[in-house]
Amino acid sequence: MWAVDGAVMLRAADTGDAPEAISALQRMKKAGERNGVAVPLAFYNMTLRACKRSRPPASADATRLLREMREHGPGPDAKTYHEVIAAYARAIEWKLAEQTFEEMKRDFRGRGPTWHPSVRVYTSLISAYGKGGQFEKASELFESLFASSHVQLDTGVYNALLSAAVNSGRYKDAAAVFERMQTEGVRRNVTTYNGMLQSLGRQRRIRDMENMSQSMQRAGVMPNETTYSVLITAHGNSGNIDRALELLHQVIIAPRLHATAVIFNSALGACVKAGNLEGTQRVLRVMETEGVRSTLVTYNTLLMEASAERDWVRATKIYKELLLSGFAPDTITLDCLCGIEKLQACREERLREEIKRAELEGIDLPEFERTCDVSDSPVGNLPVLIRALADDRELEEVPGWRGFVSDALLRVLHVNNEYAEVEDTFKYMLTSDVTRTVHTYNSLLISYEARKEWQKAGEAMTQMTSEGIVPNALTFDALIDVCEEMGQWDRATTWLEQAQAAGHFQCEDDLGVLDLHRIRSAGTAQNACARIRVEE
DNA sequence: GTAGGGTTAG
Repeated sequence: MWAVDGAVMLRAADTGDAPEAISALQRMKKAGERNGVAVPLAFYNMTLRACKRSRPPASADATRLLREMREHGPGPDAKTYHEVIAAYARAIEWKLAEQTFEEMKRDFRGRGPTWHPSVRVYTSLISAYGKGGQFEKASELFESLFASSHVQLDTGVYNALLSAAVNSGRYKDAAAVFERMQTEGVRRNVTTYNGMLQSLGRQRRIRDMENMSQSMQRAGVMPNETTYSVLITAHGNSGNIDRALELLHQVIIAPRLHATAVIFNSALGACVKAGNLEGTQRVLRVMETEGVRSTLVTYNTLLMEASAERDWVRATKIYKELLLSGFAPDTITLDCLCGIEKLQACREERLREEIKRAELEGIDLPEFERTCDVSDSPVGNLPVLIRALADDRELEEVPGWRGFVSDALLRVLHVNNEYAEVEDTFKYMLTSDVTRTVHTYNSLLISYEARKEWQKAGEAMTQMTSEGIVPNALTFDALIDVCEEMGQWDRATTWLEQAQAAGHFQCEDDLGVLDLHRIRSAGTAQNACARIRVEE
């Protein structure tokens, strides 16, 4: 009776297709009701596995499913909790992961003093802490496991701790974990080495990284897709585009490996950072011949290139293609659309050098100075181009397209200092019932921040919450900054407390040096640190 | 039904 939907669900769980798994579960429940049979727990867990693997992670679906299981059965088991906590880890929801872990212990307390959470659940929680940049918490949990006799520590937990260190920028700690695996006799696998390669790459220790890659293969551990993407990214970030493309070629011809979209995205990133437009086009062509589909990251990377060139026509075209491919823009998309300052500065520096060379050769290039003067309108005619998408018939088939176009327009208008237009566009969204997102409100809030309108910012936050939209770090950042700047200290503190309760803006005290890498602005950072001192 | 790992921004 479950065979057909079970197979659908299994495939959905493997590919991370949460909507597909959820609808299969719904069909199973209906069939179960007709026949008076309850859907087995295993299928609920399989659906949660799909939520965990879904991109972006379907953490809200996981929350709903867990609640449903608690209220109507089947009661969650250890596997259920593992999947839910892992889904939160992938969604960088470490606070939720921590809460759910506590709830699990409470639920299972009735099983007697001999019951202990499995090593896998601990691994997922450590991973959640790591993704949230909470190395102290990850380390504390690991050490308590190390000291206890209930669980046997395996390669997986060590790997989770190692990558927690890397994700929190604690490279010395990462190296210590790597050494400790050796002394404790824990086997190192490809994930272990990938963590170390990433750590060395982020420190720009390219030679050490290449040596580590060699010793990995000497130890009989073969590189996988992740290994290649880490290596390509590191070479791209240190400007060695030739080595990056050579590695891309290697993985394409490797018999046991498949060049994934992530690997192509790493290579594209290398080209974009180097300002190598021909390289980008070449990689895109190879990607197409290899039959690899673009992801949202691909489009975001291409947007970075177009906006660095201030080629707004191309940026608009890429944004449209992104929507036509069925992707919903994320925070990064909107940043990339309006231009990454560092990349724009690099490109202008290259142009300046070109001009210098041209002048030496007696050629005049007067039009460049004009394109560089962006003080009045930083994104030129981009608002006009994005606005034109609202009349684009091709987009009409894309679900939610009006909202996506409006979200882009809001951000672009804000960046172009067209504040009255921001407000008008937002009002239009309300009156025409265009779907709002967290991005809608973030653009509105940062534009209020720019105008120092703290009351309006507060009202926008209230309205956002009443619409059931969950604020993120950028939302709180804008609110806290504007309140602080206008001397609204109590309000700023209240927002900061709310933000921290949601798991944002946590500083860690690391050898007396505060770790502020997740905090966008100096203002927010100061505020967060002031609070920590008070708490101490 | 096998944990853990990767790409884009600030």
